[in-house]
Order: sequence, then C-alpha cells, then structure tokens
Amino acid sequence: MLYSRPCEYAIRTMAYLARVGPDIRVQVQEIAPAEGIPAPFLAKVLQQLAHSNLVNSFKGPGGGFSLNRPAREINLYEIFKVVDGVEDLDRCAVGLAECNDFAPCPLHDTWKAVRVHLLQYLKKTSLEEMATAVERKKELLGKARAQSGKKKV
Amino acid sequence: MLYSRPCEYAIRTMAYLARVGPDIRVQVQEIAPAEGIPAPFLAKVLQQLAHSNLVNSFKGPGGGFSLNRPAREINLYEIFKVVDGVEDLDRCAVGLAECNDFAPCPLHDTWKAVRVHLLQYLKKTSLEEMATAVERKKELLGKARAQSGKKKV
DNA sequence: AGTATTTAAGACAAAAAGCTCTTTTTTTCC
DNA sequence: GGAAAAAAAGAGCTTTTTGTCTTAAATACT
Repeated sequence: MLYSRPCEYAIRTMAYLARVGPDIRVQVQEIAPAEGIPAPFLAKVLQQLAHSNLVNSFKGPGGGFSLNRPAREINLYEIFKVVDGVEDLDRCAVGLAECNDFAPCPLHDTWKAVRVHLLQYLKKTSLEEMATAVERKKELLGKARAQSGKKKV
Repeated sequence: MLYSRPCEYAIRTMAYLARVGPDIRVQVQEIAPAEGIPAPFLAKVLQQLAHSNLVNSFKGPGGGFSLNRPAREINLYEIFKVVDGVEDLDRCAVGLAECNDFAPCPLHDTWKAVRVHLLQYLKKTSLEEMATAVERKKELLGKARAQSGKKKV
C-alpha cells in the first residue's frame, strides 16, 4: 500500500467531517461505526490530527471534532504528511544508501517521476473533492444494490 | 513505502546476479554482506524466487544462485508480483470496499493513473538497466569519496 | 562410500504496526 | 458545586512483518 492504515483512516474521517459540513462537531462514536473503523483506534488518529491542527477537538457534552479549515483548502498531502511522514517516499528505489538529487542513481529520475506523480495527486486533491467523490460513490452503490434487488424478485 | 522489504531485497539481489553475469552461481554468503542484507533472511527470499523460477538454485559445493533468464528479459514488475503480490495496489484510494472499474469512485481514474504509472515503471525497467544503474552509481560514489579524501589531506 | 559444502524447510524470536482498555481531564448542564 | 459526557493520555495486548536458528536434503569431490 501507498499509505498506512492510520493514514487511510485519517483521510476517510476527514472526508466524513467535510461531508457533514464546516463547524459541525462529530463524535468518535458516530464516525467509527459509519466508516467501519475501531473506535478507540480512531480516537488516537483524531488526537494526532488535532495536535497538527487539521481538526478542532471539543471535550464535554456536545463535543466532538470538526475541520479546522474549509475542506476546499485542505489537500490529502497534508494529511499524509502528518500521519505517515514523507521520508519513506524519498528512499532510493535501488536501496542505495547515498542516493539523492546531487548524486542520483541513473534510475533516480524515473523513480522520482513516479513519486512526484503520487505527491502531485495527493497535493491537488482537496478534501472537498474527496467528500463529493465519496458521496457520489455511495449513491452509485445504492442504485446498484437496488438493481440487483429487483432482479432477484 | 511502495514495496515491502523482502521485495526490495529481491530486486537488489537479482540486480546483483545480473551484474556478475548470466550462469554465474553466487552464494547467499557472498550477496548478503555485499548488499547488507541479513543472510538467513535473504536465503528465504531467494528460496521464493527459486520457486517462482526467477532464479536457479544449485546445492552443494560450487552451488549458489543464478538468473533463470537473461537480465534484459526480466522486469521489476515480475519480481514485485512474486514477492509482494499485486492486490494491495488495487485497493480503492478512498477505502470504499466496492470500488472497481465498473463502479468506480470519481477519484478512481486519478488514483488509477498513479498506479498505472508505477506499474509501467516497474514493467518497463529491466534488470539489466537496474544492474548498469547500480554500477554507474557505485562509480559515482567512489569518485565522490576520493574527492572528499583529497580535500582532507 | 564418505565428507564437506551448499540450499531447503520449518520452527522459533524480535520488532513494528495495529488495536484495546483504563484512568484522567475538560466541559456542559442542572 | 455535582453529575454526566466527551476527548486526552498512556499502558498494554494482538497480529503481522522481519529476522534467526536448527535440522534435513542434495550435490560435488576425493
């Protein structure tokens, strides 16, 4: 996989927050079952996102989490960077310790192109896009299920 | 990371075999220290490669491993497929269970482009290229070290 | 045939990733 | 001020990945 489980959870959770709208507080207990993520683990992930100021957290009754900025202004790269860090992506494809832009291995450029492609994808995809993407997808799945239901009857 | 440790080891080891030349038998005890890979673990990886007919293995005195086909005809994708499998790459970027080409999420295509890019890179890069790449790189590093040595004196 | 050398196989161990549980702190509401 | 609700914090468990060790099998050489 390209990113870790906590990172996937983070992206999905923030897309969830984006869907419910700005400044709406959502609790772990709501997100976890909705997204099929273990609640205590999600709590940890959200803690991390709160520390990095990607989300706001509120304690006490009526508390929960909300996006810190408009979904349009948050891109996936930010989340990725916070949760997974970016070091792994910079490793040489051939496993040569001292491979960098100054002393590149001849494959460096090709490999780099792949990496850059991935990073560009993460950078240019906003949470807002992600949210609408998920929503449209869910509609599609709903229709598909309805169809197959009809067939059976 | 994009591929697992055993997979990285496999690629490096097969590049090593490519460098020593076809039909030359090399032992685990030579490759492991040269590449900085734990010998018993490398033995396992080589076993797997032998099972998949990517390398030949020979027991007994003078035994060892060699490439099964010319380095020019082996691409990195084959190794990747054998060691890591290809399923993980097919997971939806948004983590939606039922996302595929038939019922894609709207991000599917973008994400797919990244994946395709990676796979193309792996497919079009032959072991031979990899081997010469590593060789040139080592020369470069050697020169760099010589330079810094001079400076110190 | 016997011995040394090398891979094969499988059980075992350590480290990392993923996940859970318990206690504390903050906040709201009565 | 007290009780309830929520996140924060940190210890601890489980599974997966990575790595080790031991014994067996095959081969080559004398």
